[in-house]
Amino acid sequence: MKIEVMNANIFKALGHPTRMEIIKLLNDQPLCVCEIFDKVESTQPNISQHLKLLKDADVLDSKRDGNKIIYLIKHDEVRKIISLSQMILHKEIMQLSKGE
Amino acid sequence: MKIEVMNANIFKALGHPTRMEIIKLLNDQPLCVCEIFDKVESTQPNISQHLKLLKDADVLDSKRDGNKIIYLIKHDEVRKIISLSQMILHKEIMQLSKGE
DNA sequence: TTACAATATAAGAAGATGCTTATATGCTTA
DNA sequence: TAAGCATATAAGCATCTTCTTATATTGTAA
Repeated sequence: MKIEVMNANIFKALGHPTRMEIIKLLNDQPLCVCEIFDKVESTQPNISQHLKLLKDADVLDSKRDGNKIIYLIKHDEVRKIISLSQMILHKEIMQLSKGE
Repeated sequence: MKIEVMNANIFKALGHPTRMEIIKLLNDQPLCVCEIFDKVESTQPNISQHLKLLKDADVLDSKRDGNKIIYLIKHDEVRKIISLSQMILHKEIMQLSKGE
């Protein structure tokens, strides 16, 4: 697979509001699906599908704990990426508020 | 607009092979559309559409120079984000080659 | 081993995205 | 101001995503 495609896949996975919300939850600590489901407003199958997509893109990893599945951020680089995108938003919002 | 949506929008813009290719070209230096068009295998309107999308997502900026339009990376954070995603890929490829 | 709890998968409808072809806009220079 | 180059926009089709509802899987504990 071409490197641009692999690169784009990671960002494609990050590029959805629900998935972004999930990642921000997992930024602090690993959580099982039921805990994510509690905090994110959506259906269980939908969350499960988003989690699978994030895992396939190597953004998240998962491990079993009894009959629960714990999801976690796979690479610390993901945290840095999110934090950088927040910086961009911050800068943009600053510009907007300067009436530009 | 919710912060997750704004965040996701940036990544949505990055999440396409052609757009990734464009960003990597612009990582080194600003280029006009015709130069991008020369290097990326696609049609002129298609490139133009991708550029518009990247600009709307605040990933790129543009300025006019005569009858050419020069595109450039708007925030240096974008460069860092790309480089972090390369690191993730690198780690993943290392793991794969260890036969895991 | 049956029942339940947690999670995953399947299938299909609705909407979003991406590409192509055709056309429009906006500089520049004669 | 007419012609030509560079870029953008429009419209429509094809494809991909996302969500919903229904069902399957897997582990645990009675």
